[in-house]
Amino acid sequence: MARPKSFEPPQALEIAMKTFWRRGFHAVSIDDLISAMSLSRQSLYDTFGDKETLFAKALSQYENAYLTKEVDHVSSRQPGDRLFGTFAGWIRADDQAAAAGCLLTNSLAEFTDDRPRLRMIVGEINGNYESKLALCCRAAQEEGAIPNHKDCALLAETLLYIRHGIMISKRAGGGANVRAAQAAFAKLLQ
Amino acid sequence: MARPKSFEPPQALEIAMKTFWRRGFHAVSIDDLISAMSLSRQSLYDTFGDKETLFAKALSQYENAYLTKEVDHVSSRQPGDRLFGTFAGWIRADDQAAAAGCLLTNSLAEFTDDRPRLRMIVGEINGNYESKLALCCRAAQEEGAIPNHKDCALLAETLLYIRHGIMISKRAGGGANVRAAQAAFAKLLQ
DNA sequence: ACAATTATAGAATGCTCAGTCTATTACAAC
DNA sequence: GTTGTAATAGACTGAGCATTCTATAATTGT
Repeated sequence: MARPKSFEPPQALEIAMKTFWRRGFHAVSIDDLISAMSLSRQSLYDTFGDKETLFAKALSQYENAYLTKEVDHVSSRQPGDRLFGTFAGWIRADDQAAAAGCLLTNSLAEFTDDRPRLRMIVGEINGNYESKLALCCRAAQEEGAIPNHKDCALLAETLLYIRHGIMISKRAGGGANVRAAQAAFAKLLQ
Repeated sequence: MARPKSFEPPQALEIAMKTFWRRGFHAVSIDDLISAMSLSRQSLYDTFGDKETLFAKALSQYENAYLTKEVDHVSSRQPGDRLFGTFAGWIRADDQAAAAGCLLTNSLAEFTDDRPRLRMIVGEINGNYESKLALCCRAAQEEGAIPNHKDCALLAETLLYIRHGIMISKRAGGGANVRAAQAAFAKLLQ
């Protein structure tokens, strides 16, 4: 009963997410987004809200499309192998992520007190990811892949440090040194 | 033989550095810097150049005042103890760094291809830091504090991952979990 | 065909940005 | 005090920014 949209919101959001991922919140303008997403200015505001709201949605999309997939399947079967598979995924030189690192890591670095809303959202996503990582470790521990004396919450926090560090290195252009990272995982899980 | 400056360049640069450290390059405007540094617009441009040049100087100041001090004294005496002291420094909840993380880490996350000059400078500083860290490990190894079978270059890269991760966590507000970080260092240096 | 509804293009608004220009001011040497 | 030199305050420029407004276009149900 009205004119249909000339774009598909999920695809447009995906493009917005990748744009923010590559260049960051501050460095991307609304005009940049309009041309990348191929929609009109008004359509962007009507469909996704203002820049902060759009970023929040992009971040949520990133969480669903990337972060959750890294950890949510680990506990189901062969948690030890799957957890190592997750680590391998952190190291792997996927073209996209190799250049852009991780949107979560980047956002943790980017937002300060002057963007309280985004800062809080980003912090929550990071906390959720860490919690899930701890559950993965616990599952691997029950399977016997990680020794019982290990504190899984502590281990998850350490693994998250390494993940953030790897993502920073990828973004900086150097890529991740597979041997360095693998050696670290092997040691930490002893 | 002329009017003297009403500000002291080293102190002004220190303030600029801390401003960029806390808020990032993109989020800080020239007006922000002028009021923080307490000088006139023209004095800023005359003394420090444009925004990119000022940032480059601030980064160099950060390197000299913080990064170099972390690693340069390690090799001289008791390298093992001193290296652990450096790790302790990464974890310590210094008020300033706890809120702002590390300017190097933040900058690695912030600059992309659209700031090629700063990206390159930041990459070089990161590379220098990693090299020095490897030298620290080598010195500790010669002293017997690190086992001989360890590859110091690889170890330095891993330690740098953890450092970046800790700095991201500090900046995000959580601070660094002392036990998690210490456990990681102990394991990795075995 | 017409009415109701929603999407679109693009102009307009008001603000902030980095960087420059101009006129004035404060000092040192003489 | 006069002169030369450099620093300062603050107006100015032109571009870019996020966001809103307006007029037009494309649909669907009747």
